[in-house]
Amino acid sequence: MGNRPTIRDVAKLADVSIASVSRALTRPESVKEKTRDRVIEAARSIGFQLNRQAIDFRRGRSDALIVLVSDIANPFYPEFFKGIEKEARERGFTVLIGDTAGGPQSESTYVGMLASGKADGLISNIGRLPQGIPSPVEIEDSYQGPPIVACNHDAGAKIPMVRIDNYSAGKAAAEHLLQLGHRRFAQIHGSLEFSDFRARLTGFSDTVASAGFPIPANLLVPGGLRVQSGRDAAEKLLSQTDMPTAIFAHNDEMALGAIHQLSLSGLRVPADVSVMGFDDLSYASATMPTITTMRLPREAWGAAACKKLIDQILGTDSGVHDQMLPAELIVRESTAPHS
Amino acid sequence: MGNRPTIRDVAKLADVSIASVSRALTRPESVKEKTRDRVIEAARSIGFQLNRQAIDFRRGRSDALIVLVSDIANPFYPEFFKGIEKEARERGFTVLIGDTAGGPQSESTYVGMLASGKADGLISNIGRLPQGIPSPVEIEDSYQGPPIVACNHDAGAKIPMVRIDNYSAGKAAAEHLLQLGHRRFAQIHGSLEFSDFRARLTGFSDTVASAGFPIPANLLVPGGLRVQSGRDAAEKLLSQTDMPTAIFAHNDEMALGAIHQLSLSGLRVPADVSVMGFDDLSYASATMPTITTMRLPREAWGAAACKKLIDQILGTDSGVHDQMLPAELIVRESTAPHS
DNA sequence: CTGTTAGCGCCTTCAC
DNA sequence: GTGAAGGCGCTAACAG
Repeated sequence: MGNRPTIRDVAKLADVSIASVSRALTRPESVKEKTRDRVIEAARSIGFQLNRQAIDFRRGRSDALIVLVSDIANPFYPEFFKGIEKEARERGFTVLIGDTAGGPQSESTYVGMLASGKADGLISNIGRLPQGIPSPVEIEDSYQGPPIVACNHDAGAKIPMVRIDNYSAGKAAAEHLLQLGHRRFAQIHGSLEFSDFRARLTGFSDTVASAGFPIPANLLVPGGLRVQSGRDAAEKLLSQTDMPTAIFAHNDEMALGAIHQLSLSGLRVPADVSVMGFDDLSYASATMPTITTMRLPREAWGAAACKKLIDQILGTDSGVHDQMLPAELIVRESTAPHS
Repeated sequence: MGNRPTIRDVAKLADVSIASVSRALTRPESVKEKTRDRVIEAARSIGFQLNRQAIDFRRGRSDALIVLVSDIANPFYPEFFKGIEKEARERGFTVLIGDTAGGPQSESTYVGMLASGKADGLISNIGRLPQGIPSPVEIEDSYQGPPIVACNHDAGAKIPMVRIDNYSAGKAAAEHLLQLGHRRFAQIHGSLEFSDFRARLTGFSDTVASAGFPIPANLLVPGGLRVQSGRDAAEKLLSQTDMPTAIFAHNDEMALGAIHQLSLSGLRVPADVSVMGFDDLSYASATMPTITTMRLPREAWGAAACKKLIDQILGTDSGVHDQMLPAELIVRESTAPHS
């Protein structure tokens, strides 16, 4: 009854073979005009549409991509996804959300989709290879499994990467603060399970250390990337005897939280202490004070990763296997010369 | 060669029929233990995995959902998606991103996926039915097409809805400001193409009007939901002769932008003018001043919509066809009594 | 240019 | 409890 019409119904109605229907609908130029018109008219009249599942099944492709992220609730992601979705849509691909906040088993779920054909490739932004993928690092030659592009993995893995140059970004942040005359630094850093935060941390630490101002261990405080962790971290710093004059937070959320907490405690930002963020989220330009930060090309990043992945899938991959995108220093009001 | 093993390979290896392999792998209890073990061992040894594409094709289902949003870059979305993704994953579904910022043709793209079987259902958060869906409003009885759940559509459509009670939310915002003694109001509103902003606008306007303080047309200024539009709108308000003492912005981004612009112009918030936002994004509790806003249960909203959609698909839909979720007034520092 | 035919990988009757 | 066979909707040979 309510069954969808199939190619056979159209063929019958247009009085041609099913092959001609297929041709008329997928490669119109390969068919005589009159046939084509008949087919198209017949298809329209019964509301026929090619069955993508059947097509994909036969092609052995799904034209779908999985994007693995560690926590999609992070306000960092919308623009990253936008870049991916746009590139994907333009090239006829579809984007599946893979949030691994549900634990390692959700990783396997998504990797399983790759292996089982639900998706053709995967963009990983979870800092390492997901559970279930045989580690390509251990492979001598090149990676053989399903197409993967890594966005924030360690160098060395033999899979294509499109990354942010976090080490340089950390360095740039440090240089900015050094230039302002700061000498006592702290970092509120993201989880060091992720290589991007490790690089950010090291880039900053290395730079201030080689300027002669290493950061004592008690001024490196980990945070959970949320506003509240920024507050908590600031609290912790406040209780130290050697309060820093400049704080580098690994994202804007924590920077904002820190600024908030410092203000509540009677310290003025930037007069008493400078605070830097990372990401350049929308609000960083509108808070009071506005937040000095490292801007990430989030949308371009997503688009580049997506492009690389699709190129992999299509076998048209062009060039650089480890692409590095720069972060840009945006100087605003939350940092000031150390008086 | 590198071809994936099929069920036939396993059958041959385990020396059973393909039917038994299928049974052993999908309903283990329907097969003798010894057979099962042989099959499983054989499958493992050659790295066999059932082909989801084939299964889905045969079942005529994809276990995929599309989420249509008007602009995924809106920081409002991450938590909404989180709710959807979680619910979907737990029930074995997959979530496709559908960003319609690419124009109406991208809508048709995604609707086409529904019709062609790439996805089983659709959650629409674009304020109206997407291009390509026959309008169910015009249908006498009930909607017949593919399962859809609407998140911010007008009432009256004969499809299931899980909405925010925007009228009441607008009303609550108005009451809060009236209670503080304000009498001259302005709104920075979202595009009135979307029924949620219309409801928000009307709820607020109706309430202040029936209290005897209608809003003149020049104090209703539209905004594009971004921080910058908040600034622009504030600028516009500043140039009016009858500056309001209280501004209701339809989201936190614009509220923040407005606050920023007002401050730049030498007005103090809330001393000179109160500003309210909407959404309760992460930063609303940490800016200075912190932002009074209407909190939306974004994650629960997504989860509820997703649940309803899956219930539709599975034919197990339970109850309410038009579910309303409340917004909650969060009073913070950006609103104060009118002096 | 068009029609016929043989599968793609799997599940599900239907026999045995 | 198990095997054989048909077919889901489509496309890609291969003939005509």
